[in-house]
Amino acid sequence: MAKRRERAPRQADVARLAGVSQSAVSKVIAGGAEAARIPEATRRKVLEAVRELGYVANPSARSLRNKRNMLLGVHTFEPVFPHARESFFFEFLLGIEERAEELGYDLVLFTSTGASDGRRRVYRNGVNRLNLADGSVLLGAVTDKGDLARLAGEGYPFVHIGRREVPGAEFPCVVPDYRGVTGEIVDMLADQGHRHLAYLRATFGLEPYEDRRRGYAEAVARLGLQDRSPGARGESGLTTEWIEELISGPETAVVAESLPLADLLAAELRIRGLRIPRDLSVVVLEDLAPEVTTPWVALQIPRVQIGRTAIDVLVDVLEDPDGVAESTVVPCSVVPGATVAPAPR
Amino acid sequence: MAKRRERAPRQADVARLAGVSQSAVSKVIAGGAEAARIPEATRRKVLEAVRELGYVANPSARSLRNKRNMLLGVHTFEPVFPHARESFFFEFLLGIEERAEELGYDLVLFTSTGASDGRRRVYRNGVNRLNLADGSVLLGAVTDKGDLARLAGEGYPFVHIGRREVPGAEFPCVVPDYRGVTGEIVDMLADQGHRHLAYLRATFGLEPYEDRRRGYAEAVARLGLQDRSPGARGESGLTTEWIEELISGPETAVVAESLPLADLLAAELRIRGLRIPRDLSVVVLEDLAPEVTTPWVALQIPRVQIGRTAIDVLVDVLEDPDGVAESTVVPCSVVPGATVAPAPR
DNA sequence: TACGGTAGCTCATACGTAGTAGCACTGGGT
DNA sequence: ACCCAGTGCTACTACGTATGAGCTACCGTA
Repeated sequence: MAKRRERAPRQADVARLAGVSQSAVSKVIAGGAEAARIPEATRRKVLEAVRELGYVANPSARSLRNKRNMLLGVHTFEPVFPHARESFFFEFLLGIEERAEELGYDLVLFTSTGASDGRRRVYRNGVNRLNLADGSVLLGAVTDKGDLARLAGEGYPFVHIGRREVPGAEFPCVVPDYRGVTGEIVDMLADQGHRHLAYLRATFGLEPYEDRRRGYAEAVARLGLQDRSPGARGESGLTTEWIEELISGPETAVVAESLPLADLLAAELRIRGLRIPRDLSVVVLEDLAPEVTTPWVALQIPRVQIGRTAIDVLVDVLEDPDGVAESTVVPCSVVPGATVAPAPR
Repeated sequence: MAKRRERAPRQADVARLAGVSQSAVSKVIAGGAEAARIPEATRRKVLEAVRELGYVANPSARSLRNKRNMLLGVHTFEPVFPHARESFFFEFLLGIEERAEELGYDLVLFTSTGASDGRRRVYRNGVNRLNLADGSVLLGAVTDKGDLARLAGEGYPFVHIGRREVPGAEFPCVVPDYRGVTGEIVDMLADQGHRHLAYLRATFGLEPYEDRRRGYAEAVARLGLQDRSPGARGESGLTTEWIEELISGPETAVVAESLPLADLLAAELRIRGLRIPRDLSVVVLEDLAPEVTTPWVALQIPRVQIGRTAIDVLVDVLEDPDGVAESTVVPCSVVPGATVAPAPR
């Protein structure tokens, strides 16, 4: 920059040139109802002065005066960009950016909260940087529940992508409709003639799996199907005994909570000379990464849509801070594959 | 959010709780020289109150008062995320995020400047949104030179990724060292025994190509090589006559400015039964997308490093607004490939 | 005792904008 | 002559922060 930044013209300068007061300038510039009360001649004088001086509103002063910055924050508990391509979380940002742009908000990426241990926290030195934005979208696998509780306690407006239950703290989450899509998957299996199902349950107990389990149980009950598998009773993992039981039993379709479980099952079946889907139909209740080559029938999380919805929910919260903090559920779709076939007779 | 967001705490609130004045709080928070004059006991009281209230400085007020927000802007003339994976520009952001995080800055993604025509401009309704950030990194293929000129004219601190020359406006750019790496490439060809080179020149005249041409011409002169090709004389494109000339001439290596030119050349050679690199070595002076499968010897742009450097340069500008606005050159590397072989005897 | 010096604060103000209260003036009605 | 309503503005203030000027107590010195 060759020359130093000279002081930008302000409304007062415009006012002097136009021979009116600063507040008159403010009113003309604001447009709207107030400006209607100002006669055409004055308005023209002011606008002429604005043009002549090249006046631009100072956004800091503006947002100091109003309480809105038109800034939405994005806090990711892990760095976004560095692993963005591979990251599960990346696509959410597509939707977030899209929708924020449509609504005229800018985005603040909270990157400065990184600690030396590589973990990101909302609070650094006890200071909540997020306050800088009108509200924030939070996401990440290793969400710090203490941070969430404190944020909610302070009344800071935020939305979490993915379900998180924090006792004593209420805040809106935007979550994939695992329950609904699991029901659809069971419907589809029933349509194909499957009456006896088995459920493979993951060993870890993250919250979203509860939704799948509920959706599964409901659909099985609703359709009057049979499931006497250990997974449906609440036992996790996959043992040799279960597989033997499965093979000798009436089950024709398996619903697996996670990809590793499905892969394990596939391997065991292969050893025994059984084939998917000829001998057994298998569905995976996960969104599979593109590099997975097995053509599993699986579910697909509408990440972009979730990002967009998160922004909508956040803006709703900003506009009505007293509204209820409910979770918003976004429908998932089923990815067609080659691991499901009509039930053998 | 259960309770309505109470007014964000300000320094006055902290002051009341700590039993001091607002300015004392300001001084403690500012740290530095002023804070040194404040005894440990008071400082502790204040910081305690800050923690208890969860106070965080209001960036608008701060930047109204002085001009540092600890916010750096990123303005992309095209949306980043939507095409991020494929985008040439995406990796720059990795470096930008990394370096901003290291330096304790947050990033503002200026997404809201999108016009209805899909193009992004810095100015919307004549207002420079970027003012919100202390300074900005700009990038994009369709950089609007008018915007750049106006920004520079206003003295707004910014850095452009990629070389842009705007008459009458001086601002720092961070650019790949096309000139240097082109020289290296010619060195490498010379090492392999090539004495007679040809240069394929692209038809469009974007600025970065000038760097390559200069680097090429310098290296050829320095090493005493021969180049009597039309491209070296300034003629663009690739005609049948040139190819005939090339085949019958002494040239053993070709330097192509762009991938399409190299592809075209390869096709023409193939028709004539000639092979790369057996009959002719070929180098491409471009950073190739991952989906390009031909194993061209090409150059590689250190995008992450450029992003990091852009932040460093920007912060330098902020710290010394009167400093000179020079372009910073970041070294490129040569990607090994299978299109160069030692010169035939 | 008077007085300078300094540590440790407080006071007051400016930054640029938006909105509210209110003033000066006009014209019409009674 | 007086009031009232309306028009077209201006005066003033708050928003939250940083900072220079200034105030007060106290200590050391003469």
